[in-house]
Amino acid sequence: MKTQLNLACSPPFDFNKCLNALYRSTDEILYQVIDGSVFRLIKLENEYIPVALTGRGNEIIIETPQSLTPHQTEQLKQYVGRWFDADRDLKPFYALVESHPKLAHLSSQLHGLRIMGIPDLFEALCWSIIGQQINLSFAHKLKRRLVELYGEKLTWKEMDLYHFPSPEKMLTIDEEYLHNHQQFSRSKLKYLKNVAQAFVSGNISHQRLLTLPDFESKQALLTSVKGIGVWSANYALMKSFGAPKAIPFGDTGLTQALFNLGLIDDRKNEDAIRAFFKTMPGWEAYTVFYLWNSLSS
DNA sequence: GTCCAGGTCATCG
DNA sequence: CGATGACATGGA
Repeated sequence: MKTQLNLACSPPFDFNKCLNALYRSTDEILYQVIDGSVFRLIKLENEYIPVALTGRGNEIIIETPQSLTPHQTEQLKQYVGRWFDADRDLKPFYALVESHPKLAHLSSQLHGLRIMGIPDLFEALCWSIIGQQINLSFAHKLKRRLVELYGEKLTWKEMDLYHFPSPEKMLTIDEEYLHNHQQFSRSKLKYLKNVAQAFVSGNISHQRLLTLPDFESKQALLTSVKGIGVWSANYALMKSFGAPKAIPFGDTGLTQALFNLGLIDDRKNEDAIRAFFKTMPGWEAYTVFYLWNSLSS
């Protein structure tokens, strides 16, 4: 039994620009972008379900090959909504960007693009660790190997779809093998297990972060894990919660973009970056995401 | 060969 | 405290 759902996005919304932002690497393993659609495996009530998304106007069409319980349907809509940041009204953001001479081009270049999130907090944190200090193409290769070895796999329409490993599974990874044969550094492996342990113990969870009162306490909880620094914590908060204040300080791509646009004079001066973001209140994360994507498109 | 990538931690002085 | 080195590897 097939299921089809429609999810409305707050306009302006451009599904193809979102797909373009998703299509970062041929080594991406957690979803596949093919002919205007994106396919991925989504966990709903402990069941791994293949899902296809396509765009139609301001809506995302969600399809799965099987029928869903009402609760699964709700979970699926929430997942896709958070993945595409569907509820955010971008009009105030564009008004702000267009009033800024050095940023105005972002509005026309990327109109309708939304922050492509990572709804699963554990996955977001692990991805931030994998991406630390190496180039993105290498990071994608490492993630692919980890997921192929330890993730969940399901074949649909002759596509191999994978889901990121659970925290429990991550605790079982073979560090010697991944270090000796899959090019992982020992520190990354240790950090991945630290995060997994924090989730298994319940010290960190999506739900727990939601109960914390402010951005600073969420950041403090995440950085209490060895391996999660300010950059990783803010990256994950941005990708998993859409937190506007989550600026990934120290990010080379971000400082590069700000420097290139003449918005800061000194790449190492974090105060200058803070001063710039004071001019984008409430839209810090969107500004970062747009700057990243403006580099590669 | 050198430098640096969507950094972080341990170990100094 | 701030500075420095290690970490893994590939591409410019």
